[in-house]
Amino acid sequence: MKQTRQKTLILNQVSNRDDHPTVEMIHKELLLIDPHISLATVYRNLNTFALKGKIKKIEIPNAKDRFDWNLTRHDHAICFKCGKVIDIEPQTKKHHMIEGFKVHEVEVLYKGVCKECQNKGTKS
Amino acid sequence: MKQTRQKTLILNQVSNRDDHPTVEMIHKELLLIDPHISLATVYRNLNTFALKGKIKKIEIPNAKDRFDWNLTRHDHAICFKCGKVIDIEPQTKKHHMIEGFKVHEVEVLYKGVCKECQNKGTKS
DNA sequence: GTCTATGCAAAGGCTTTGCATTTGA
DNA sequence: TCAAATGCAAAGCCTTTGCATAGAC
Repeated sequence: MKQTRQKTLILNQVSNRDDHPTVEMIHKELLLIDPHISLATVYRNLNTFALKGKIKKIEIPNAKDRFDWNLTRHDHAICFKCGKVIDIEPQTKKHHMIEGFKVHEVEVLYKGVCKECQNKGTKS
Repeated sequence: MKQTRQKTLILNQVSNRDDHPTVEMIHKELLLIDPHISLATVYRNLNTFALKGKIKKIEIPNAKDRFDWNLTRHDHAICFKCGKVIDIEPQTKKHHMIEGFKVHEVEVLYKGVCKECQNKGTKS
């Protein structure tokens, strides 16, 4: 991976904010520094950083992807009204109210490989 | 809500399968019965049914929406390889292996209203 | 006879991609 | 030098929407 001005700017931007920014938010901010930085470059680099494990991509249904520099295991809460994403410590009990956040619904999604695909993998 | 042939077909289709079908899967199946049924109609009605609480819409990041007739509280697991979605009983311990499914990652998302938006709501 | 639902095609929102050009090692 | 990264615009993917027509009550 080649070091570029853009990569540095993008990684700095994510690392310096705690609000789980979207690609758009980062791009908008960087335009103030570098008026020619492309949205595609921001997308490409954030995805690359996430792949390499430098940052984490938070994928939320029906919402823009968010990015997080905090790699420790934690959950997230999203506000219906303003779309804000906040961190939730994993040990938190699943109460109706967490740190002032009123929980309407908790969604748990397990990602992995099903029985059939594991078997396929072994055979081939 | 007006009763139509299409609505009946769509609701039947969801109710009769356990594989959490996508809109596309349902539409494809219904085309065999009614070659003119429109994808937009399937989208519109599934969304309406979900809104009315007849079925549940399962929104998965970066994947097509799924629909589920099972309204009891339960979680889901999605396979990286084949995209299959299976039910996970909520009381299941978060082990690496659930019912033969190899879990790589568990994602927990709390949906609700943040502290600030609750306050806004009270004032206005 | 209304007034909602449907079908079709077009548009919308977010993200990725193709390609010519620039840039870092 | 020369592969890799960038910028721009176009395309892709899933879902929704506008509008004229058909169909339910």
